[in-house]
Amino acid sequence: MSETRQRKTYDPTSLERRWQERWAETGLYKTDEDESKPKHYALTMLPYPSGDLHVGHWYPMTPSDTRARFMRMNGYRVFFPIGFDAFGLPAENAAIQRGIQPREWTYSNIERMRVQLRQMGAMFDFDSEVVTCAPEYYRWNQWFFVKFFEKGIAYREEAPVDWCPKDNTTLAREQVIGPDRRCERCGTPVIKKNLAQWLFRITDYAEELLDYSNIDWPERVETLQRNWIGRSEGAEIEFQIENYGPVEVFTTRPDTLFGATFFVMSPEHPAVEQITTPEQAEDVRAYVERAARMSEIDRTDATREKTGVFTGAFASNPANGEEIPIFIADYVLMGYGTGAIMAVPAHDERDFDFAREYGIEIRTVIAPPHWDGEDLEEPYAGGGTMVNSDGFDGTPSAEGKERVTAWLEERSAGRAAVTYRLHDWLISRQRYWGTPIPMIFCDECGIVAVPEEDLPVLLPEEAEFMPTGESPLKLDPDFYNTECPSCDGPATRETDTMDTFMDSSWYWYRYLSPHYDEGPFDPVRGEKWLPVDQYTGGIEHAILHLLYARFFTKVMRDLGLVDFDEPMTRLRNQGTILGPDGQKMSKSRGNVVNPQEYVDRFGSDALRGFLMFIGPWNEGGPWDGKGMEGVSRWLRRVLTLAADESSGGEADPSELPRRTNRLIKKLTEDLEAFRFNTSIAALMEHTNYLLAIKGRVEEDAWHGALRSFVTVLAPFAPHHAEEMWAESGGEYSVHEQSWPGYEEALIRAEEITLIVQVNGKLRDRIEAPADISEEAAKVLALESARVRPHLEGKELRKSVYVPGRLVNLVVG
RNA sequence: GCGAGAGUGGUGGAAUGGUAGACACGCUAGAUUUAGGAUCUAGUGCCUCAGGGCGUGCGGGUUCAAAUCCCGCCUCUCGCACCA
Repeated sequence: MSETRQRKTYDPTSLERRWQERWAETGLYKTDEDESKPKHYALTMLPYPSGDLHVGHWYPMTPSDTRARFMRMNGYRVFFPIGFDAFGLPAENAAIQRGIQPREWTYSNIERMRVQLRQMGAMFDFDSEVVTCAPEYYRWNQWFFVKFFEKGIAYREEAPVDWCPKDNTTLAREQVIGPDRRCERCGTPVIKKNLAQWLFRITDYAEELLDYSNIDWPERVETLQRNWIGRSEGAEIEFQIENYGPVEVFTTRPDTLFGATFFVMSPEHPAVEQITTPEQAEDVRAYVERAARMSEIDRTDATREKTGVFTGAFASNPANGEEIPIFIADYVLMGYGTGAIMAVPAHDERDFDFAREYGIEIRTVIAPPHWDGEDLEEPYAGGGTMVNSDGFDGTPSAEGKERVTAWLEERSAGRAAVTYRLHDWLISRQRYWGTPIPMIFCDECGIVAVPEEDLPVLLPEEAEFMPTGESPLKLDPDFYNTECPSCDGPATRETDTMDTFMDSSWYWYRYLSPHYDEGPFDPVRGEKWLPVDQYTGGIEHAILHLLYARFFTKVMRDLGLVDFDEPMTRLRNQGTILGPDGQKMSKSRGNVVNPQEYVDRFGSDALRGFLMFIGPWNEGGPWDGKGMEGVSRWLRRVLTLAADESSGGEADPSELPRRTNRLIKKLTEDLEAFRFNTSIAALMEHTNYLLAIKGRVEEDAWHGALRSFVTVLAPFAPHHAEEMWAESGGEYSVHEQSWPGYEEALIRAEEITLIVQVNGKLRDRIEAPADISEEAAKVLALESARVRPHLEGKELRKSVYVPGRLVNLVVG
């Protein structure tokens, strides 16, 4: 009585709690260190401790866990750690609102989230946890910074930087988004500010970062990074300016040099002041001032009419000695190339617009195919044949690029050059809740790094962290005033903190030995586990985090810390899970889905199963919790497989071995390829089949099939599989079983449904032996009563036979 | 504007040249239950004169055979955007 009673009251949460306790007691998920097994480092992006784990965390993490479990069952020793990316603006903003310290807020959130993470029932190795705001972690941020400084990778520079007026801090170029240049965090339009800031020379690695040949990453990420790095090949060309000297331009089209009819400098170009003639000085000054005042939004609006001012000066075109007028115009940006361009209106849309506006000659120098010799009505940016270009006339433009460049090189007026859109990584932040930059300013010695033995430079515990635009740490005299490590004289500390992307650029190394104090990670552990074999996380990190991560590892390699080039061998991205309204989940929209209510009602296996089932994992999509019922019902039905009562159905019990093998094959292939939705579907289908044949299969065969099923269910629904394993007499734990193999021969059916088509249209389905001959199949087809009417009065012209599949009769 | 991805029932999706709609959600009917927002069974692309006909964004093509390959277009999503 109590038996059946218990089954009727399906209570997934207590079932799951029971097994989670058992797993914890028995240390089931302690990392396997058995070096006779091949290693597998499975990494999922670490969460930001915002307070509550939401479905946006479950969506990437639980399928990653399924994959890690699969690898474990396949005989790998698997390392699957987790941690918290704990520094950053949200902690500060939340803390400001509540009047408590960011540390307090962050750590209490971490406490909550640790509990919630355990509810997932994932095989995380919680002993390796890393919290990036802990001194034992950020000490190594500082250590890296000093190493980077010594190597010349980190440098300080006064330059116009992107500044968020709301968050009161500078931002990396990557954190400024959209055409209207808004702050990635708060959406406020950013402004330019002149500040001395620390930067990392990521541009030194631009070329290497374009090489993806040894990693298996999604093409999408590769494309995004390539576009971001923005490599352009072309030439730097010197134009002489009388009474000034040479000024360089960068162009991707040296073949159009003879068509340069004017010259444009960015308003910020250092030469502007000197070259401007007295008559033009007033106009130029007014334009420069206006450009400086203009917001970035207006400045970068591509649809805006071209404006500019003549400087009164002329530049000499090295190709033909022509003196062309020099303008300043805000469509030329100081931040790209050399900040000056040769303008070729016939072959560049922007230059064309400008020339029209200012009545400048538009000279065709590249003849489009079938050109009639007339002036061009609109700019032509494609390839063609060089014309009006002296000795180069008749040269195809592709070849012309090289020939013109070589010719310039001979005359020392230019050279082949490559330009990148990528800028160096701006590290400094004027906020409290981050890693202090370990640098000291001394009047005598200049900029001095904090010696290694003095690290970490501790972030003061009780600080005034209200953002004022100045670094909060500057207001703390105990922190700010210090001694110079080299001359012992009075000195001051750098009061900026590091961009939090610093923290996430190397955290997976720290997981290996989170408490190691002789270096950022224990090299012995590194030897055992690095690099990461499988990384999973959101596509939204394609540019920021994932580019920095690659850069960091390359610098670490050059520092002799690691001996490989890429941090993560394989990367797979999940799509974004949206709110029920199809919008991005956000607290302000109020469409954040809290997994807790679903876990309480359906259990975590149901939630993780549902998240895998709703669609292709790399596509994401809006949340619709209704579908969860289906997954929950399925899991409940799975448990009834172990019950004694038999049920009936129409399915054929003799299919059992074939279908079991087919299931194993399907899941093996799906998991390899990160296709979770079709895996769950196959498991449901198999469950339905097992229920239909239950009680009509011989005991041993049934048990074997059930054990196979439960074994392959384990990575997907770890709690339910464990329960079923125990119920069917398996020895603890199902998660220590090997992933079963399958036999191709057993998957092949003896009977097939032969499809009969007439002119490609389905006309009949006939049961036939799988190895039926073409002749026999054709006879069957021609005899079919459903087929015959479609043949009447027509001549059989041809038949096509696909073995084991179909016959197509072609008539006419 | 440039680059990438996508368009299939009422819904999420499956099928990567060979049975379109697997697996679910929802819906309909029935069974069971004191009750049910539980469970089970059957049905469920559209039209239909019940023979069939039509059907994967639109138009064309290749093929014995196309959701799938090719050409042209439309729509949506994402990224970049005066990058010389």
